[in-house]
This record gives sequence, structure tokens and C-alpha cells, in this order.
Amino acid sequence: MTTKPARTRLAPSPTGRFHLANARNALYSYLLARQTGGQFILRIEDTDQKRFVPGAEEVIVRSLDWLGISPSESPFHGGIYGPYRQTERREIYLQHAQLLVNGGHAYPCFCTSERLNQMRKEQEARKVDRVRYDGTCRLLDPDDAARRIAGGEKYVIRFKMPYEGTTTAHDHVRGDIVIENKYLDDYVLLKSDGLPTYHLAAIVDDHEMKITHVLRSAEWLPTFPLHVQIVRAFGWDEPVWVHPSIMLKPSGKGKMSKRDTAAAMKDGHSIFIDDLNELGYLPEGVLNWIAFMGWGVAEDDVMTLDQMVERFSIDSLTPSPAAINFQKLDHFNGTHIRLLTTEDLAARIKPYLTGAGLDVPHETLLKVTPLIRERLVTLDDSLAFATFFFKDTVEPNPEDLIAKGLDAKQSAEIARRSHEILASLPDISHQTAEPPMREYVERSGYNANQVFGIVRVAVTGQRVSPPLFESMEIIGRENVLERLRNAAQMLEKM
RNA sequence: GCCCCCAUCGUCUAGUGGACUAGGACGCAGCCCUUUCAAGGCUACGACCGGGGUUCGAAUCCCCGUGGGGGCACCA
Repeated sequence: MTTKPARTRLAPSPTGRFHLANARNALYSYLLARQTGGQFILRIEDTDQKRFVPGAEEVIVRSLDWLGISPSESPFHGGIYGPYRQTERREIYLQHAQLLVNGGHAYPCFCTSERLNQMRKEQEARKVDRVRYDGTCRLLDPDDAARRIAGGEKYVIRFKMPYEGTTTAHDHVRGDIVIENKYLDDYVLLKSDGLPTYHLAAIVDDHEMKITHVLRSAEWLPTFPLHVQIVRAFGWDEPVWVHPSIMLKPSGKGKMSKRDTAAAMKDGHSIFIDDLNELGYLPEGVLNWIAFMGWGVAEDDVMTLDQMVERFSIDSLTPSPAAINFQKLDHFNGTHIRLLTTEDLAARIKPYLTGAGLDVPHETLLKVTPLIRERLVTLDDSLAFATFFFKDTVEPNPEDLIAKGLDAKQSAEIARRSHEILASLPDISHQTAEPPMREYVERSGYNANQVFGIVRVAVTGQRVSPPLFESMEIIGRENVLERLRNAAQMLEKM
């Protein structure tokens, strides 16, 4: 591809959590920028001070960093097109709003919210197709308006939307979108607090920051023609507009709600990036999962970030809404876990183990890791599979100690015998331990399931574990023997 | 209610008029491997929303239905 460097942006508001849709827009933006040798930047859209959530900006940056798709310009990274926080750009919007007013594309409006509410009520009563600003202040004499502003009267700046005609906006994913202007409105561009609304701020910033491709969620489609009109009113060139599909809840019925996110969390899943991190997901897995939600690839498969950079194209983005599929997340996560080197995986597992209060010697962890690797879906699954390696004793459930089809007495015998056999061995490596144990299975008349099952529960404290003999080798001779003794005693008392 | 968008297996998707007996992935089922659980391998099941056109020929183009989604703020 011989495209010129793309400048892309992620422009979230610091009003809540950083979720899947944010991450996916960020990913695609990042991919496009890196692929073309351009820049991916982060701009904070904090013009709604009422909804501002302290700390939200940090979560955004942390999430991006964790995913490995950090911006090169942002309030935190700096950059020559800053400031990257909209509240710090007031003057710029003020000037641009004035430009629009001077050009006859916008006008000051003094209508109070009370009047607006009443107006809306009346229009609804009349059952108009589209409730829309009635244009009262459009007719104001400019000098008059200027005097009222000078007099300190509160006002907003509204866009002067044509009452007739149509607007055609071109979305790269969907093609031309045509709408009759009468269904649009005289949107407020500058609020009475002097801060811009999204419509003005985003358009001005994207231009000022030399953004070439605007990637944003399809929720913006309804006001997309407005944005195009604003760009044209300024006389600027349009960026390439790209609206990836909306993400739906797993059932496919609507967007994720509070309820849905809570339900997902109960299931060990989440749409929030910081949650995913804590839940034990890998950034690689999350990225791979997100990548395919709205990006149509013929043979989708595991992909690394670098491979995505290579293969990504805004031409293959899909327009239809996509249901979130957490099972696929699990699949990709497991796959990426298996792709990690032992050292890497061990390092990532460790916090989950130590976090549970376990003392985790690194050498032991390195031996354990290959044993549990293909059993992990998330990193915290390591707790279920590896805890017994790092404890001095285990407390098996007595009932689990009794093998299927046998009674306590027989099971005790097996435990005792196994102890004897293992105790007689020079070492307990799986190479030396397995043959005599298998021989015992043959001779005893019990089956492998029964014998190894008892030993497994005795030694690991659980019915499900990594491979028995390899595990015993790591646990160590003395420890294994003791656990077997305890189990035999337990069984004999039953 | 109005506007906009969308429509291929349960889900994510490939498909840009003939190469489609419609391909892949997840999930699901079965088999193999196996001391448990996984992982892995193999196999099966499984879709072009409906109706009209256009065309020699339509999953692919057009129209109308229907269904789903999104949006109708001095929020983004």
C-alpha cells in the first residue's frame, strides 16, 4: 500500500470506564497509524464538566499501555498539537465559533432551557416528525445580539442548519449516507458556559490536529451529516470517516447495560479493560478477540499485534452490529497463553499466586509452568492448578480419597502400597517412579484410574490436577511420602 | 412516533454475477490420544430473512416488505 502517513485519534470522554468499544477504536486507529508510518494520538474530550470522573483519564492511558497500543501524543505524552485536553482549548473553540458566526453559519441564541422545554412540549403535542429548535434567535439582528452579549446575557452558539435540501456524508464503511436537512437541527455548538459541545470541539480538534482518519463508533452516524456540514462551513477538507459497527450484548439484543456487565462479571468476563487485566486475561488475547469484532477476515486465526499491523485494512471493516462473544475471548486467551515462553508465562502467573498469599520460589514456578500451561484459560486459573505445589500440606476431601468402585479399606491399602513403593525408590523423578507404579497397577488388579486417582487426591489434594508423576517430582519425595501417609491414615479411620 | 444504519451457520465472519455441493473461526456433538482435567488431531451438525424484479445466470445488483440495531440534549 502506498498510502501516506495517517494521523488517527482516540477521543474518549473521561466520564466512565474504558471498555471494549473504546479499545477497539483505539486498536484500529493504532493499526492504521503504525501501518502507514503515521501517529496515533489520544485526546481527552472533557467538555462536559458535570460528567467528569476523576481518575478516568489515568484508566484510559493505563488500559492503552496495558494493551500495548499507547498513543504517541496525549495529555500525558505531550506533542506539538497540544493541549490534548479539550478544557484546555477553550479559546480555540471560541474563536472558531466566532468564525462560523461571522461566516453566517452559526448564530447566538438566548433562549432559556425553560423556553426550550416548553417549545419541545408543544411540538410533541403537535406530533411533528422531528422536534427541532424553532429558530427564534436565528432572526435576531446581529447588532442587537452583540449588544445583549456585551450586556452579559447568557447565550449559546447554534449551527444554522438549512431548512431544506439534503446532506450527503461519506462513511468509508457504509458509503454515502443521505439525510434531509429538515430532520437535522440547529445544534448547539458552544454552550453557555463557554465550552463547546462535542460537535464543535471534535471537528475543530480533528482539523487542528491534522487527523486524516476519524475512527469512531457507529453511534455517531445520526449526527454524522452535521459534522460534515460543520467541516464544510469552515471550508476545510474532510478526513476519511470510518464508523466501525456497534457492539451488542452477547444475546445480540441491544447494547451492554449495567445489568449485562454485572452478569458478565459473575461469569468471569467483562467489557472493561482494567477488569480483563485483573481477571487474568492477556493483552494479546484481548487484542486478538477485539480485532475480529467488526473486522472481516477470511481465515481468522491467532494474530499478534505485528501481524495485525500487517494485515489490517479499513476496507474490510464490517457495517453490521456484532454481538460480543466471551467464549471467543477465552479461546483466544488460552491460545495466546500457550504461545508464551515458559519464562514469560511464569512471570505473568506469579502475581496471581503470590497475590493469594503463596510463597512462590521462582525455580519451582519455572518447573510448574509447563505442566499447567495448556490447562489455563486465564492466568488466574493457575490458582486452581498450581496451589498445591506451593503449600506444605494439602487437605484432601476424604470422600475424594475413595476411588470409584472401591471402599475406604481398599483405598487405604492402595495409598499404603503406593507409599511403600515410592519410599523404596532411590528418587521420585517421573522416570523412576512411573514404571513401578504401573507395575503395581497390573499386579493389584485395580485399574490405573483407581490407583492414580487416589495418589492424585492424596498428593495434590484435588481430583483434577496436572500430570501426576511430573507433579510429584516437583513436590519432592519427602512431601509426597508424607501426603500419602496422611491420606492412608485418613482412610483407615473411615 | 420520526430519522439513520444493518441483514450469510447459535455467534463472529469470507463471499463483490458463473470457480458455491456457500469457506473459516468460536461454540456444540462424536471419535482418537489419555492416570484426572486440559491441550492436540479427526469427523459430524449447522446459514444466504421473505417477495418481486434485472440477467443466459444472483448470496452477490435494484425495489418493496419484514426483522434487528442505533439516534432523536447547553452528553459524548
